[in-house]
Amino acid sequence: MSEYDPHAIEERWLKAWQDLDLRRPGAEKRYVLDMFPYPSGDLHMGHGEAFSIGDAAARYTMLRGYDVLHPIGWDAFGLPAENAAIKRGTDPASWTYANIETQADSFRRFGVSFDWSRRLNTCDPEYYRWTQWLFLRLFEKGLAYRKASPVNWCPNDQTVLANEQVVDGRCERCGAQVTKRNLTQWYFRITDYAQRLLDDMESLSGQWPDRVLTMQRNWIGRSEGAYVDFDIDGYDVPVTVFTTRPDTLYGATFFVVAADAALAERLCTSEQRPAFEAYREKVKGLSEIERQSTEREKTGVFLGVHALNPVNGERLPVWAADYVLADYGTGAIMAVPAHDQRDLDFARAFGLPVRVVVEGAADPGQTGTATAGDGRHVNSGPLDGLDKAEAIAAVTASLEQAQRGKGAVIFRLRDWLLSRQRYWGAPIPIVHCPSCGEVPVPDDQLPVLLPPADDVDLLPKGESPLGTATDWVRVPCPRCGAAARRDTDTMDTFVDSSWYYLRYCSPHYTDGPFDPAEVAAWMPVAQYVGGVEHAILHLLYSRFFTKVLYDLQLVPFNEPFAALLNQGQVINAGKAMSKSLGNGVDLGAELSRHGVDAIRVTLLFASPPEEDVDWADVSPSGAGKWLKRVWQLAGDAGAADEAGRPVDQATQRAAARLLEETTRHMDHHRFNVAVARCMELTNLLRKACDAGHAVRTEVTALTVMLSAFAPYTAEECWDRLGGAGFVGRQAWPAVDPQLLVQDVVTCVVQVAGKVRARLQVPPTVAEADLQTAALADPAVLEALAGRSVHKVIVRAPKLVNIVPS
RNA sequence: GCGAGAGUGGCGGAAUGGCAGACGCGCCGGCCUUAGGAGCCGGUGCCUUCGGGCGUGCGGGUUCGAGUCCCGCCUCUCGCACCA
Repeated sequence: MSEYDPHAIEERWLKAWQDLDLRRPGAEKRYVLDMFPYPSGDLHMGHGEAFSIGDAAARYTMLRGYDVLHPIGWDAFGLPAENAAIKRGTDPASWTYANIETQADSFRRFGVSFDWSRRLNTCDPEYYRWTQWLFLRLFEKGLAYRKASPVNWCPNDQTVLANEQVVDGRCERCGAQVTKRNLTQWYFRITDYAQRLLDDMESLSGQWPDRVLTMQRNWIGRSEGAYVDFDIDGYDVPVTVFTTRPDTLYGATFFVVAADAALAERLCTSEQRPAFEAYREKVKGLSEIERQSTEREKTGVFLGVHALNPVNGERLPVWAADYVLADYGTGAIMAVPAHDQRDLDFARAFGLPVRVVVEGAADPGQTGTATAGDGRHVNSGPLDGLDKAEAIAAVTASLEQAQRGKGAVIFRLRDWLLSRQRYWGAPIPIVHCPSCGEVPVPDDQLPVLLPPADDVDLLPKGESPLGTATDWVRVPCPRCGAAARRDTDTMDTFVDSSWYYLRYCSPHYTDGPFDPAEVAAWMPVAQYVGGVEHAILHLLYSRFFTKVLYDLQLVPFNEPFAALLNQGQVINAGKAMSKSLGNGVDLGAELSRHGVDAIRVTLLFASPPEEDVDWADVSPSGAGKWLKRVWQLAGDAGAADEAGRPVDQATQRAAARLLEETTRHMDHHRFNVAVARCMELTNLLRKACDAGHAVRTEVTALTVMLSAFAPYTAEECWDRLGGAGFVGRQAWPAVDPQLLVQDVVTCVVQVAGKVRARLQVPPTVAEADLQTAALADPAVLEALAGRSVHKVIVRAPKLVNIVPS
């Protein structure tokens, strides 16, 4: 080959790599995982970015000598397949599997170092059999249960949504405004794990991006405070509220219950009923988006009853309002307007009294600003004079003693609603029997296969399409044999993806979801790579699943992903690529134009991996130019006359330094800087080669490093250098520490912080000698201009700073 | 509003408290060429009286020394947002 032709190189090595195994059995194991793709069409630019990064990490780890697990599979159940099938009148399965093949071919072309023997698809029966099996383990533990509750409903997709799938009041997937419906649905009891999910983040700190940990922390939303029981005038049963500020109990001047809670309905007097019902209807008519608007005026209605403050017996009017949420805390609050802004807004809107019980700078009743901070308590009986912490402790103790309340911790996290009224998912393996109730399908009858799409009316109608497969639904009860019905819902795809990383460890295992020995050997994932969009969905669910499996003694670890890297997005001219904007860049077309390696290098070199890459700012041809230069260099270095050439120490040293720096940057995922160092090395070696020096050793090292970013070109270079075997099986270059020891270093001499001279000195130079030499330097004397020396800072051998008086 | 992160040349971005701007793009000049949207070489923060001066969002501080650490602002991005 006389010209660098990336496409010819790709064709050559793609074939040659067909049976290449990059595993290193016997070596220390490391699991490098990319978030698996959803098969909606071909790979796009975002995949290019994610997998360039993931593959650089995986290949680097292999070259460092580890036995690396780097698998690929598909998150293959889900709505898009079903919607596409409805639109085209085809089967979701055929659409899905066709896309998977397309993506698999593209991944191969992209040169990703996957272990193809471990491919899995979550829609394969041999996979979802175990998804169902795991569901049943949770069911047995009481961690999967059914309840009726107001749920998020997407009117467009005609299915329920988990809290995590509602973003700004809209369906995360289709953007339709979410409404509420009262439905009986399946839940996982993730709330039981709230504290552990929070606590175990300690071990992830520093290994996961801070913002992901923060998002999870916020989502779990731990609040410490107390439950307080309020008797209601004329009722026997007290109403409990949750408050984070029990110390302000003496400042309570009214009481609010959520307008849409059953409690409001129950407490309302008959005189107030017409007003209440009118208000409730008005609230129901609001969309989630309107309801969540911060700038809304406070609204509400008096219910006609009074609550009795347990600490002083005061009668507090009970109101219904929509600023109190039915599904948080107890759905009722004590209102302390002086020290809570929302309560104050409400009090001012309805002329309710404001009583200060914590001293502050100004009177909230006058200023309209509640004082929420710490301070000395007043008007608070036994709490007078105490600060916030003391008052909380005191009042909680006395409430507990009087059996009127107790210290408590509550969470914002809700249980995970997992059932979906759609076809293309794993059927919930439960049979509903008129006499036995919810009966699990016995393990040996798994999987509960989906009925063929032909037997099902896929059109969404608010009930699961599986219900229309009448023969499939009718089944004898596994327990008593009576006529019973299968559960017709399917599981949310996030259930499938909550354990796929475990399945990769033993994808063909038939005695369970995974081989415990294999999982123990590989897990936890050493490096997980994926988008930040999964910060609270997939990542929280997977952490929950892992903890459940730990409790079931199925895995010996508590956290699935030891380290996480969130890659940035690929945008175009400052905007996300989208069909509606028409600014999409086609990955396949770019690969055809510039070659796979040039695109991979472009994406890696453009910015640090967690930053976005703006395609308008990058230069694939620049990356291509560099690859061509390396290719040329490898050809020259591999030529026969190398043997007779002299070795240049300066080149060797400079190369060693660049090698060492590249390694350091790879260790910290600074792929952009690692590539830059390799470019420097290329320039250096080009010059040395042109000067007639031997460079084969250094070019070989460069080639091995290059294979982490640009595997095709590196393989071709390896060949041109006469290397045996494949470059991917070589060892990352080791640096001779001797070469890093310099015999002369440049010492910078500053006068008043400005560089005035440079001295060439031995690295072991004594401080005193260095100071003498610096003070004698003509340029230094000139800069001093006769001023005397006040102070000299010596940092041998790199720097001298002379401070004139 | 609360929380997290970020502000460095024309651009993407480098820089264990110690030479700011590595590397690349772009641009300028040169070589080569019938030609150049190829290749190679050199230059490229700003100002300059060519001595040098000024420069990392703004204002202070710590330090012999600050892009880096501390305090206060400003701007942007992301997340959360009536969560009691």
